[in-house]
Amino acid sequence: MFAKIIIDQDAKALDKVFEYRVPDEMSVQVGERVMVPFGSRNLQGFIVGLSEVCEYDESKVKEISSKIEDFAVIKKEMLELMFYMADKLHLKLASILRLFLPSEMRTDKVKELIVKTVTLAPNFQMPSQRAKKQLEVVEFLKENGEKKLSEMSEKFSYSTISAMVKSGILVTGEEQILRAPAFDKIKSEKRKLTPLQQRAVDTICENKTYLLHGVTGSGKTEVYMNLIERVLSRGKTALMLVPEISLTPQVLANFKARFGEDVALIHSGLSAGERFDEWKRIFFGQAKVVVGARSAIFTPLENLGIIIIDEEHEQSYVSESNPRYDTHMIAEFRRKYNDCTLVFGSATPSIESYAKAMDGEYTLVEMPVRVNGMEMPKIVVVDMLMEMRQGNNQIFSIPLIYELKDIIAEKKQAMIFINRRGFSSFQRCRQCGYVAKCSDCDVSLVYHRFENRLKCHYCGKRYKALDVCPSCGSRDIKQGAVGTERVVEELHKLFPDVRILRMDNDTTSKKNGHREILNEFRNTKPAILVGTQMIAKGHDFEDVLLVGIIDADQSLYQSDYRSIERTFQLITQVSGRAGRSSKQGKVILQTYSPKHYVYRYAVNYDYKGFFKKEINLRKVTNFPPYARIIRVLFSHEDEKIVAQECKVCYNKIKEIQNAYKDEFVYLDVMKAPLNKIKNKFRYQIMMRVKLAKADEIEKKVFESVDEKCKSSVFFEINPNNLS
DNA sequence: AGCACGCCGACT
DNA sequence: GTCGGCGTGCTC
Repeated sequence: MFAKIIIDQDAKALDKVFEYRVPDEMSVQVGERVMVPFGSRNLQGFIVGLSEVCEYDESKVKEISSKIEDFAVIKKEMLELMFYMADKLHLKLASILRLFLPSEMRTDKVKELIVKTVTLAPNFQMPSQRAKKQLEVVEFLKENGEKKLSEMSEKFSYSTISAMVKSGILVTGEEQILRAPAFDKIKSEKRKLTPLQQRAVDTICENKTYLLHGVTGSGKTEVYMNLIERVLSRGKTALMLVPEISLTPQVLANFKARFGEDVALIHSGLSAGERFDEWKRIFFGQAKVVVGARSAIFTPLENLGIIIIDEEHEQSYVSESNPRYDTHMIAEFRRKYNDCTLVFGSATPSIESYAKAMDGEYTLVEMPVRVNGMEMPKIVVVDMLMEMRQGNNQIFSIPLIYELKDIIAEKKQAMIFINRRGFSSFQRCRQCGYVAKCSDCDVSLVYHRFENRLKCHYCGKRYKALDVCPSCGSRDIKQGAVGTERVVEELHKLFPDVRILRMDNDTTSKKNGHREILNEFRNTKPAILVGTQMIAKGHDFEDVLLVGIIDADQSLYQSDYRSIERTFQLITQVSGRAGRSSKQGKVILQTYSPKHYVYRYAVNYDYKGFFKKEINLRKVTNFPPYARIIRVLFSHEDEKIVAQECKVCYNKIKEIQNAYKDEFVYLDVMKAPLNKIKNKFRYQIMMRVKLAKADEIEKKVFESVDEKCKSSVFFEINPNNLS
């Protein structure tokens, strides 16, 4: 018997199937992990096929040395998914397989947690009547059976226990403990569904793909929970994904309260041991509901009844580094494989998904009103140019300051959204124009006042802040665009007595950072919470009556085709934070381009109007979903090598273009917008092709990259950001 | 990826 | 003379 094996090494040259002989006395299955002799080393491999015949030179074929587990860690569905992904996304087989297992499993770093236990020996001799403590132990264990040694020594002295072990009354044993992630314990409050929610639950019942379009506050989570309950009652399992940043303690607590031991949680806050143990509970069928971030789409749940992807439009569902994949596509594969239901939910669906709903590929389900019947907050657009003309050069507009004063007087709360962390986006010398840049990356450095350092947001390198210009010695240093730190500082000046909290990557990096800030905010009134993206999602604070958006244009002018869509989504999401309980909220949106159509639609919460406008634009300009963008990014330390290799590839793609003349809308080669990151130079080829033959062309483009090229190559389809 | 093999510079 | 630099090529 011969086994087809993928070596667990992430290298281009090893990205193929190797053959090994299965020793006669060994029985193996497809999907198992084994150790194999490879060159002069012994490496881990995955069995992906078995055959009676050997297709390779039999004299060179070696034998499998040993098995790692006695069961198949890669189940059949995942194996098929691997081949599907390799074919569609041109990824290395080993790197795909790594997505399917907790990394703890490959490195062997995490040990199973074993604790010592004691129990009464079979046919033990009763201790003498004089040994009072020993008699207590016997009584206790008669009632409780086996107990952890640590628990016993809390109740009884260690010497009593060890004496009893010695005399043979007790025997020690071992028990494996599954580490469980922490969560807040709350009572499950099952709310009665509104007619709208009930209709959604009733509609979503077939084994197809639905798009649930529900405004913020329409109670989508309750719908999800009901759908999951129905699936469980039919003996099936459920997978629910949420964006990492909305995996808040409240969300986790809610699911734990509702589904108890049936839920496994997968998110980046878990320790290695917790993640490993949760994965095992899923693998062996103990957990029937998985709630997690993007990577949880690969969890080995069997007998799936439903997959739910909440906040479907979120960029975080697309992995931006290798191996790059889009969760939508994986979810669609698993839906077909399991013949189950798939739900994409959002208040602001991505243009692509809504277009699919319009075309009938997805079934559209709508929830157009909030659960509590409250109106959406009123959005006021403030023209910052006008403010400047009237002599206000501050970060905050007059209306925003006015509303903030009101909030403070009434002891309510406000959120200020600014999607940039740090103090200012750069420091520049006013005299000579010198800008502080990172030595390893082609970006300007962000000034962080709290640490008084300049930081590179790409590689994390830190530098001394500028007080004099290193180039001309001037002390006239200009600060760039405003970040969260700056906003907090200015607010302090305006409202010295009010508690102002900041929530961004820098204040939440330590464990439970999120929870601490949010809890403090919840319990402080009045208070202002300043934050980036991460305050835009899922937080339910009933006393937040005001939301300020400092720089709404920021996401608008990012020169990629999704920037307008993203701006609309962001405004809608952030606005959804205000007025969640009894009083209508207000949103102050500051912009320098108040006439842009995105604001007109956003102010009226007119998603459909916005969609029509946007999809039309995509159609006439030939952008997705009416065309496909393919980007090939090369990177290498040596600029000459990348430029050269990229050019060679470009010439080959030009030949493809010649063969498919009418299909190419655009093709060019250039330096990447960020020419250097972490000391690696970056060059790219960009093309846009019509949909009809896009698959065919894409395949040819994949093949056009020289196998032996030294640069690392990264393919992106419809990229989210072009840096 | 990582290890062996192989061909050129500076050192006891 | 040799030790060791890392370019190239191979691993079932």
